[in-house]
Amino acid sequence: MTATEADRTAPQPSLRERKKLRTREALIGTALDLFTERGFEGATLDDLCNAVEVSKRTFFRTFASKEDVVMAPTQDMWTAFTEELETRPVTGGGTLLAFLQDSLLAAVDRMTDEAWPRRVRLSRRLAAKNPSMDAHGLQFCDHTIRTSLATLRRRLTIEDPNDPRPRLALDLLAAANHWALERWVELPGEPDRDTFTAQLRTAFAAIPQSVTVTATPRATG
Amino acid sequence: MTATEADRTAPQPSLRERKKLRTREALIGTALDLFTERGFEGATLDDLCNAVEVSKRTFFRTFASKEDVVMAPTQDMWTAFTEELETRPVTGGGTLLAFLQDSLLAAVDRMTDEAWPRRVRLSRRLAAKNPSMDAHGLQFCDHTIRTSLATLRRRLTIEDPNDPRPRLALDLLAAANHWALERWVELPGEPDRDTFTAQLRTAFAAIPQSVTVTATPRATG
DNA sequence: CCGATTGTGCCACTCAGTGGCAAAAGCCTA
DNA sequence: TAGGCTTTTGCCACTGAGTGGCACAATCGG
Repeated sequence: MTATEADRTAPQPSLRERKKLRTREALIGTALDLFTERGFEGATLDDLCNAVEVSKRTFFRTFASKEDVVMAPTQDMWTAFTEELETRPVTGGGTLLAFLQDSLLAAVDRMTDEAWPRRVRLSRRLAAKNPSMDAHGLQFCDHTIRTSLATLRRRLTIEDPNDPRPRLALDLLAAANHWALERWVELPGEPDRDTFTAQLRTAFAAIPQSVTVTATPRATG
Repeated sequence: MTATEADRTAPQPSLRERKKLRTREALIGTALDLFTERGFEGATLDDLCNAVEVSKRTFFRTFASKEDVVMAPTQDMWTAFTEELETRPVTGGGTLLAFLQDSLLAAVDRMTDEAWPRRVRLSRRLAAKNPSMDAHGLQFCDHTIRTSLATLRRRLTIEDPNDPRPRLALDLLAAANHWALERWVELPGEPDRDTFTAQLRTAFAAIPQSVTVTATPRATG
């Protein structure tokens, strides 16, 4: 997971591919700045396309919707997570939840782009203020969970296909991630990736207790 | 929770209110039928408005979006849930999760409209096929969780406002609900509300184990 | 350097969603 | 039950997201 990691994934095949990637990056970066400055509703897609000097048609060949550009950073992480789930060796004996947690931490470790932390924070802040963006992010997360569930069913021994436990474990992971992300985004300054994984570990540690905490009424014996 | 319950909530004040409610109901019912028949994208809002004989402007005074009509049945349940959380007496000693589960079961018990089960099932089936609808539903669910968290902080003794456990517990509840809903919708025939609560109880029972299940690789010792 | 392939720009179009204003319907009082 | 007052509705025009089609330009492969 050092700088050499980038080299291994770097061999971009054709010039075409590289150009495509470059406009994609430009669109994400400019979109985050533009929407942060003028608000998600305050800037139109035409504005964005003008800024990047790309036609609207091209935009929609790269992203599915206006929300999609902004959510790209988080979605990249979820995509890395599903890849980890696919490839990670399963050491029997451990809990399912631990396996999922390790996979997520590994996925975060793969977000080596130095712009990633800042982008995620801009993205989450925008989502917090804009329901349609938030909805889009939640939908992608849910979709990832379903894909992951299929992977688990394939790689692990799960007798009953209707067993709720794997699904619940995945949702717990997503919940922990959401909480960690929210805490991390609220931190002052420019917290880095390690600070995020620290938040993640805190959330993971709290999971077992979340089932057993007792409910104590406020100002009563 | 018998038939007399409806009587107590019935005293509809003015004719205005009743008319409003009636168009709302008509919109929901017609929308579900129309979209089920022709697909969510296959029928436009104008089609719906024509069918109900209402102007598009009036539609948007009743619902926030095209997705919103279809999601109304599930959202009614979540709304009832937040009301339960507000009013239910908190008996100390029990777990937080148990309190949440009881509140959700009580909320389902309040869905006395005989059309509710069918509508929920049509609604969920549409959502399963349409990302934007699904996203809208998830967003509403997430919003409910945040509201509920605020309620818990007000009614219960929670020292640390950043304690992840209440949030995780709420997410677990939502996860159990999603699983139960999905199972229930897939059942053949016309399952009733009690069948749904049965699924809910199954999901609730599986929660503690979801943290502890072990991961066993597929075809290996 | 040339043909095949693939990405891009432009144009016109559909449809969701909004703002404003005038007409109508429901409400309230005498 | 007629009157004025308030709320709701309908209509119209408008913005902006997203799509389909086609011609053009850039890239690739030899």
